[in-house]
Amino acid sequence: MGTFKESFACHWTDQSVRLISTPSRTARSTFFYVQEIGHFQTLPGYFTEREHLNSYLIVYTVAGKGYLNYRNRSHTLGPGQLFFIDCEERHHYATDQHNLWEIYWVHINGATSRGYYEQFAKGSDHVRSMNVQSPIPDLLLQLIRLQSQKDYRTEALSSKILVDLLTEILLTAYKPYPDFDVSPAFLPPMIDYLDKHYNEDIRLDRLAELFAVNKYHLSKEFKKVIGYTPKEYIINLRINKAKEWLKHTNASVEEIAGSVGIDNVSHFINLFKTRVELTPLAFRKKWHTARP
DNA sequence: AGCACGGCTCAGGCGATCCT
DNA sequence: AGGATCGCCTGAGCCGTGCT
Repeated sequence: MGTFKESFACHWTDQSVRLISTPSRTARSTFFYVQEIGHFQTLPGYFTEREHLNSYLIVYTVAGKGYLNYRNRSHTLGPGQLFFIDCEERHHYATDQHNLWEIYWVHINGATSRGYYEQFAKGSDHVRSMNVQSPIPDLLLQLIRLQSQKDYRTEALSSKILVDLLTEILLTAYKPYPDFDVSPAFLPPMIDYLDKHYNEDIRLDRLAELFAVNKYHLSKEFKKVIGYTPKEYIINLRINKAKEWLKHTNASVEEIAGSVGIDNVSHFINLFKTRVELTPLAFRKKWHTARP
């Protein structure tokens, strides 16, 4: 970790809001928490430049125009657009000199902030446009209100709102929800086929042949719409079925493995453990102990 | 829509350990 | 003690993805 560096110009109106928070030990170990939050109506010359700050920053443009430099790329932000960045990395943002930038912003950390950031950063761009019905500005306002009148509930409620906020931001990173009406025609019957034949030896080649599609095309379209590759989808089906049998029967692990189409027990156990984080037997025991 | 290729997952064997 | 379960290792080839 490098040394924290920051330079900035405090050019914002008197009506602007800036709230600094010091999270409790509980918040640091359990919650998502706010480090700083604000609503700036910037004045000409406003900018911030920093690096090596252990924080994630979300800036939402209410009005005007701003600029961001991050990871060697320049971005322009207009109303309804936000950025989400890791403040460990060098960054610079500033208002347009004529079309002054109005922003809601929040520095956050804690819980699985890093994971959310990494999911977001998988997308092509660190700047995203929100649609007009986006709840994000409202969530940021709620957070500002919460932070301005602190009481014993503030940290837990802030964490709850931050989860909503991060979820909304992540959803903008995904393509529109898969619509089976516009998905390739072969997909619904293929899913149906897989649901019925998951315990058979299903190869991509065979699937492609059965549904008369190119296997490379099949693989891509499947993942685009379903979110898993065909192989992953089949394995998940098998694991889910195995879980059912582990819960509701006394069949041995070997029998269950065979029933879901995996003849090699140790291979089945490996698959199960990497996905469920428990061995089949441990899963069965945990389930039976958990029952009243 | 199709091709090429590298990564990595799967399959299977075998020995160790656990449990009844 | 013996069957059941698990862990480790290795080679094969399947699959995802970048590119056209």
